[in-house]
Amino acid sequence: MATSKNTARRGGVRPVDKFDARRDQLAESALKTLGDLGYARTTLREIANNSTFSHGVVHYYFQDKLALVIHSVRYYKARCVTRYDSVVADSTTADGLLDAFADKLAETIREEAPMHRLWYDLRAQSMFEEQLRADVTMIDKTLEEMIWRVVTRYAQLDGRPVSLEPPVAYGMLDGLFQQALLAYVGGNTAVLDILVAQVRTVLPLMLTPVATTG
Amino acid sequence: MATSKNTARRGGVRPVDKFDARRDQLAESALKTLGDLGYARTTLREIANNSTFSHGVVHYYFQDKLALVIHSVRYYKARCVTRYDSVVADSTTADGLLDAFADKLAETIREEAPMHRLWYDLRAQSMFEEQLRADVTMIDKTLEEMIWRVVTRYAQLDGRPVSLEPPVAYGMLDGLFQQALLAYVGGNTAVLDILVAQVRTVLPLMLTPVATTG
DNA sequence: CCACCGTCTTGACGCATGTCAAGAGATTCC
DNA sequence: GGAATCTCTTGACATGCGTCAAGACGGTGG
Repeated sequence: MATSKNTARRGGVRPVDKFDARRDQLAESALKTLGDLGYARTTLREIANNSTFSHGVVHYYFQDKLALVIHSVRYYKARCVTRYDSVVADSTTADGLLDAFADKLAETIREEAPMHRLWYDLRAQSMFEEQLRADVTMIDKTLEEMIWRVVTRYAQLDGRPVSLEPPVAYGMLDGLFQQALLAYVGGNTAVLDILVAQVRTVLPLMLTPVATTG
Repeated sequence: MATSKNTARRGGVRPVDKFDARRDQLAESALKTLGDLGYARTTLREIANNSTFSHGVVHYYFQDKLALVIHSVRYYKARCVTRYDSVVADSTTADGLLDAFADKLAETIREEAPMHRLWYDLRAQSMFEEQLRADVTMIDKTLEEMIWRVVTRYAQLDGRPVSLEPPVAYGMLDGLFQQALLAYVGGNTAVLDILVAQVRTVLPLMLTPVATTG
């Protein structure tokens, strides 16, 4: 049986590299398919079509369809977690970081829209499919931390403390991002510039206001 | 054929009331099913199970499954659009409105979580299924206006102008709401109190800051 | 060279789905 | 009261799905 081979292999002496490499390869094909069709219409045969293998191979590497999807979701996480770290590392002024971050947000929509709509699809699915929930929650937390690194660095460069909690900062930006993605997928490419302007407006609101005289 | 009868009926002399009443009745059953199972796993037979009819009746009232879903989505809109209007109408102070609005947000999660997760599911689906896009976009716009009524009334009561555009205000609050819903569905009921606190923090940030001395 | 094991393909299965045709009740109208 | 029309049920269909068994292929070790 494939299953027993799997477990035998995973505990075996040989390099697990090749076995895991195939799993990741299938995850990549699955992500492409999911990004194109969405969760509801993704089939194993279509995933296989987007790979160099036939549809039967999935059950050699995964117990069932959901196991493949979950593995794909985890694999996806590795990609997106460090997306804005260069922004944090390279910026030397608050305004510079603001611009770089806003641009990067727009860029990631432009270049990876299918992957992002998949993320929101899967996050919605996790509210119906319990087995997805743990992984989705973990990724969401990771994204929150990613955003938090940006916001705290921005605050540091600006010399003002952040006045919001990490979930609030993440939730606000995620809402704007999702709104832009929705419009962008609908054909409104001009929305990317709007997103940039929105982020430049909102991020300063997250810092404790400076004293003004009036 | 049912289709020709439909169109004949719709253009006919008789009161369309009963025909449309049945359509709405089926929409209600469809919404219940969709809220329970999600878009991906909702079947016509299951929708019929949640109604007093058999599965075949759907094709008497709708051209196909997607037409039923779309009609259900439109039907759903009528429910949620005026949800916060009483808050706007009854509040007499800025703080009172803030409290009432935040409480109402939490209450609607507590009492209609399935319907809300369905909304986010369908909004994600609309990024894959073109036929859903127009209606989803329209509803999203309506929700934005609903939020805008709250925010502008809040600003009016507080005597300060709103410093954000309607989409930004909606996007921010929607992000927080969605985050809370996700946690709530995952079993974290305490998140509702957190949401209330978050909204009380964020709404004031949307208004032009008063001058302070420091 | 042969046996073995990991890898992958092929083809089939049982099942659930959307759709629809045929007809049974129910209702309405003359 | 009977005919016509509206309404709904039943049962079937083709299709596509996840799953899995059987075996082919290819390399590796004895």
